[in-house]
Amino acid sequence: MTFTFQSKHDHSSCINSALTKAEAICEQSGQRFTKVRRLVLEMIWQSHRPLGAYELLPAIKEAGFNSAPPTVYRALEFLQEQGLVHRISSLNAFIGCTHPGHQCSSCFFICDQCQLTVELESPKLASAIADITADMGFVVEREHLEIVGKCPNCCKSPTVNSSAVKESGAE
Amino acid sequence: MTFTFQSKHDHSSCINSALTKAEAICEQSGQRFTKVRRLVLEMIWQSHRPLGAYELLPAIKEAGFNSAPPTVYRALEFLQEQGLVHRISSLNAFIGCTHPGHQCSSCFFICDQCQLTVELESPKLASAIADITADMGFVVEREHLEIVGKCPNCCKSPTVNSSAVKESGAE
DNA sequence: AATTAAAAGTTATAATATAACAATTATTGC
DNA sequence: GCAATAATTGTTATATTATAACTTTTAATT
Repeated sequence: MTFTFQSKHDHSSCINSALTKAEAICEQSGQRFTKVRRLVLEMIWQSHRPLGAYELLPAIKEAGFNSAPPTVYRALEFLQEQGLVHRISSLNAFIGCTHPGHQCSSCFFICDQCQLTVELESPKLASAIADITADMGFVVEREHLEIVGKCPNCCKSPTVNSSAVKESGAE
Repeated sequence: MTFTFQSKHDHSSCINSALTKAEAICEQSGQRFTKVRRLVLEMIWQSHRPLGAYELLPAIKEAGFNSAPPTVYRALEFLQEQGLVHRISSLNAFIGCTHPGHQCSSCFFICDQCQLTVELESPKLASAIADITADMGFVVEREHLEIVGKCPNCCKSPTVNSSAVKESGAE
């Protein structure tokens, strides 16, 4: 298992690693990893909860860019196309992809108390989906599984835990 | 398997059966299955693709109800609480639940060509999720799997097939 | 350096959803 | 049945999320 809900880790190294990977991926695909794109990806990675597009605008403004919605939506669209971020559709919000370039089905664990959201690649899920779709005549292009509940930390403390929220880094 | 992508079936009996079940479910839970709620559920069932809230408004107006957004959102919220409709979050749209009252995990097959959307209960999915979450310390409250691709009919005809769209019944 | 393509700036607006309060309708206890 | 209460619906206004369309700037190509 590649993942745990461990709260202690060097997150700045996560961010750096994500940015370095992103650079490589963009170079490979012949796309430009511009400053706004980098900034948006960095902000998204700074948060452990999915960030809404409009939450990203203030920091974009501070960084000296135009902070109208199209700026952030373009960056987000680009990052999604490159497989660098995912949209969590039930939240209208975005989170960094933890394994860009991989193909395996993944699912998102979303804590409805602190919004901590974690992506987990799962061969089991992949094979379950393969099983379900077998002989159905439906050609799968993509899939998206959101699992909502309480993260380990919030299970312990039923009062509101806002750690993930505070780490949003978006203002 | 309870489901196929069979295109020929008596859909009016599907709708009637869904409405009858809904009545029973509401009675059981001591909730009122009012005319607007019934109308919204009926319209949703008339379509084989998920309908957006604003698509439902014209018919609500025709039926003589106030057609401001809160009317339809309230009905949709109620129907979701009763487990009678699902929100397809990637589409901001709603579709009837094919097995209200059941507990089993289900997934949604969404054709990105004709929007035909089908819900399938899947014990395999349920057990895959149970597997994935085991020993993780995450307490699952609900989950939502959307599988996007091409339905059997659209696989055959790569040109746009709008059958599901036409059956929307929403204007 | 000129040309072209890509990205970002800018303005406006579309699409989706909810807040807040008033009026109405249904239910409950008498 | 009738008053009191609760639930639902009506109504107005607005919040939130997202995109269209066109211009300007920046980067890549010849």
